[in-house]
Amino acid sequence: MNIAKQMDVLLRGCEAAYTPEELEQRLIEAGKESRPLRVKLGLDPTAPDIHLGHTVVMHKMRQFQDLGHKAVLIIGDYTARIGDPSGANVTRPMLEAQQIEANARTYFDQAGRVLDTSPEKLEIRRNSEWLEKLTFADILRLAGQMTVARMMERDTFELRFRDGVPIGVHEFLYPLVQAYDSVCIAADVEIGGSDQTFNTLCGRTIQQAYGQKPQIVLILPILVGLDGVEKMSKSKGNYVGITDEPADMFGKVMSIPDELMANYYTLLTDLPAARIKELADPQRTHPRQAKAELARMITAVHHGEKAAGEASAEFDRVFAQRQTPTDMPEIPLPAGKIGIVELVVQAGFAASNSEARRLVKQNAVSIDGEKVTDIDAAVTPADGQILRVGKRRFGRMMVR
RNA sequence: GGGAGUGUGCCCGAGUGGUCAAAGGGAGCAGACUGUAAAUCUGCCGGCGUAUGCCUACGGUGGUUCGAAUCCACCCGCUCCCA
Repeated sequence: MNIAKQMDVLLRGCEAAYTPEELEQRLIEAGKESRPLRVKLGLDPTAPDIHLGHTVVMHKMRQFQDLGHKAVLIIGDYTARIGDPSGANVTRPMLEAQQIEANARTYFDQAGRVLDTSPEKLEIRRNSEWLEKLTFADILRLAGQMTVARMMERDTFELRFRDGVPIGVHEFLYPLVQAYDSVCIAADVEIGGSDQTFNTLCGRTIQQAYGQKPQIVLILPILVGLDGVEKMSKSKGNYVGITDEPADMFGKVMSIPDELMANYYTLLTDLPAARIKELADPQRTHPRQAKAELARMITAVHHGEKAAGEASAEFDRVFAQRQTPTDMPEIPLPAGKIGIVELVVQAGFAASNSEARRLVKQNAVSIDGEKVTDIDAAVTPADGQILRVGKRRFGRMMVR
């Protein structure tokens, strides 16, 4: 692929690049020397459950791999003990070594779905490898490369200082140590989310101080969550987990606001920009269809084409054609009559009798497509009948 | 160490002695509409076989009172000012 096209792919979706010119130059050099670029991505092993938001940077990494470059993943096992001050307004707790290890393993299991894991394309390192060996003199030398003034430029430090929130001296070391990682692995490029801007730029400074060419830094935006407003995060509940079942994953993507589609396409797929434009234009593509395609593509990344196709077909069957799903949970029931309210509770579709009554009153409950609206109704379930509550809760009744 | 505030349901927030399961908004759920989008409309939104009833709930504990989210005491948490 020629340089211009590569640049196109690599810069797309980026919030910032330091600097595009350097990247182009580096690609040309690498081409001449026929060596792959070493592309660094630091992973914070404090977050074991990854979601689509985390995959944005990995996806960028994958694009580098597909262009023949080498991904160097760094588990910040040592740095996790410091606690990254990025985006935090308080000192983060230091983690137990064991916990860090466990998280890192989970992380890699999940990351393997997005990245090319063949050995010539992927290198995995732990920064304890080199950080543990540093002597105090080494640390002094490293620390001497940065001034307090520059460190305080950082908004999180600046804010905390102004507000009188304590900043541990060790926290100043975090960006330096991350930068030192870049030196140790001789990074050509580092990828990071926008909260990593300062840390990654530090890498450029420190590499130069250690006689290396500064890495090129690509900053990717934070992915917006399913609600279309807040950033995707587990605690907000607006996320798509990378281990979500295909049907869930597909359905969750279908529920994003239309305006978010182009953004997701850009950050999570490899479709060319022109094609994305076409899909995101309601004049040219029906938004529903565009979104279904997006959902299928994203599901395919994590579960394969086959599962994605099935999820898509299933979705159509249930929500477009209003048929019942092929798979649904079974509801074991004793033989005989049962009150409708009790039935809904037993099926786990309502947390309390009151809620179940409400649902019945509100016309949300049906058995084999027949609405049940009388809260005093008693039914005699037959084996295999389907209980449905609301739009998306289904269950097959199994009479013992 | 001294002083001033503040703490309400999933979240925000009103409520200063009974009429408070507690205004309003958001979130959520259900129905209509539909493309599991947005917008809109309607209803629900602590629990209890349903009750002019009971239980749980307004940071915690105890108290005043016929009656307390509302008053008092102490305690805990958070915020701010002074030192």
